[in-house]
Amino acid sequence: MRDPEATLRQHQLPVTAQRLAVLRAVSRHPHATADAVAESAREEIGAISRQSVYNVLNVLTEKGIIRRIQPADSPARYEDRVGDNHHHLVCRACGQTEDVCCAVGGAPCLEAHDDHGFKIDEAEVIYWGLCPACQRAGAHASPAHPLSPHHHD
Amino acid sequence: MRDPEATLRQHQLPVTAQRLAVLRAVSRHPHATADAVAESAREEIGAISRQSVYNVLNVLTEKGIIRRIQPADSPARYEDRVGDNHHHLVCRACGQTEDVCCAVGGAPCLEAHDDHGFKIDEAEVIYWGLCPACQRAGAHASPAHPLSPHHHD
DNA sequence: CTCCGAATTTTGACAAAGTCCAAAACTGGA
DNA sequence: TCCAGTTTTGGACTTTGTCAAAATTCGGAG
Repeated sequence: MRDPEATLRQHQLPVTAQRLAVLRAVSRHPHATADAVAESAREEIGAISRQSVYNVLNVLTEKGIIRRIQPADSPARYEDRVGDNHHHLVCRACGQTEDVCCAVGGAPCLEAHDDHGFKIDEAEVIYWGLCPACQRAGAHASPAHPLSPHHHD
Repeated sequence: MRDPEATLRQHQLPVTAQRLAVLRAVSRHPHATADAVAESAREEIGAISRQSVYNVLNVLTEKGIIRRIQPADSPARYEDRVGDNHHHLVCRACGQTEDVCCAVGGAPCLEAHDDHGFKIDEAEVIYWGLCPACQRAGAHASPAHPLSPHHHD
């Protein structure tokens, strides 16, 4: 993120130490959880309440300054990168999260065959698997994540 | 589900009233939450503990007899229909959930452009929008779901 | 520079969804 | 029918997040 302070002003948000710290924390640690953001913010400004972290993350999300993702079996994660419709790759074993561009194009799967009359505004894609480290560690694709809807081992 | 009892036996699971009731509840109410399953099961057998509902849902999920889906801002939901790699359509306002076939084909987005070295075993797709009822009710695509990563209004 | 009202932060209680654990009850093979 | 092993139960506990009221801070006006 270029200039956190300017970004806040652009969105009519009063600039506070807490908001700057949280915004920078998200910027420094993409896909961090609220807890991780809190830790990182504390390193920067000494102290910030848990509630404030949530308050800030919520406003920033509402304003579209950051984006919240909520993969199964994980607390919400936040990221800096907004407005480019990218998706995510999540490790079933350790939760490591990576960004991936749209697989097919601009807004790939954004059209379901039968929309059941819904007015669709987003197609969210999450790829599940094992990150390189967990593959080497011999993790199997289940312990951390008991789903695995349709794997054909 | 054809024969719940046989299904349990096929998977070496002792047949109990609780397991049958839970399995049938999921069968009758696709996309039900654990709570809803518990209610439905109680109607059938009078009583079942909360823990048992979770126990049963967990074994059934592990065995692949049912599938668990965990959309953002919703407790986990369970469904009968497994092994066909279908996706979901969720109403941001009321949470109503519908099944949708793979948008592009067999396993559509199952290949990310850059897999970051991950061993991918599933591509999960969730379409977010407003169901017909909530559209008529004038719901806007935000109250229930403060995310909306990349809409261009 | 100081003051004030509105917005933000803090503190602490609370809520939802699940899990952990030990005790009691049950399943199903011998 | 009996027994060992599995399930079920009840209750405490954890995690992630929200609510509400009081204290503090921001930032424009004077």
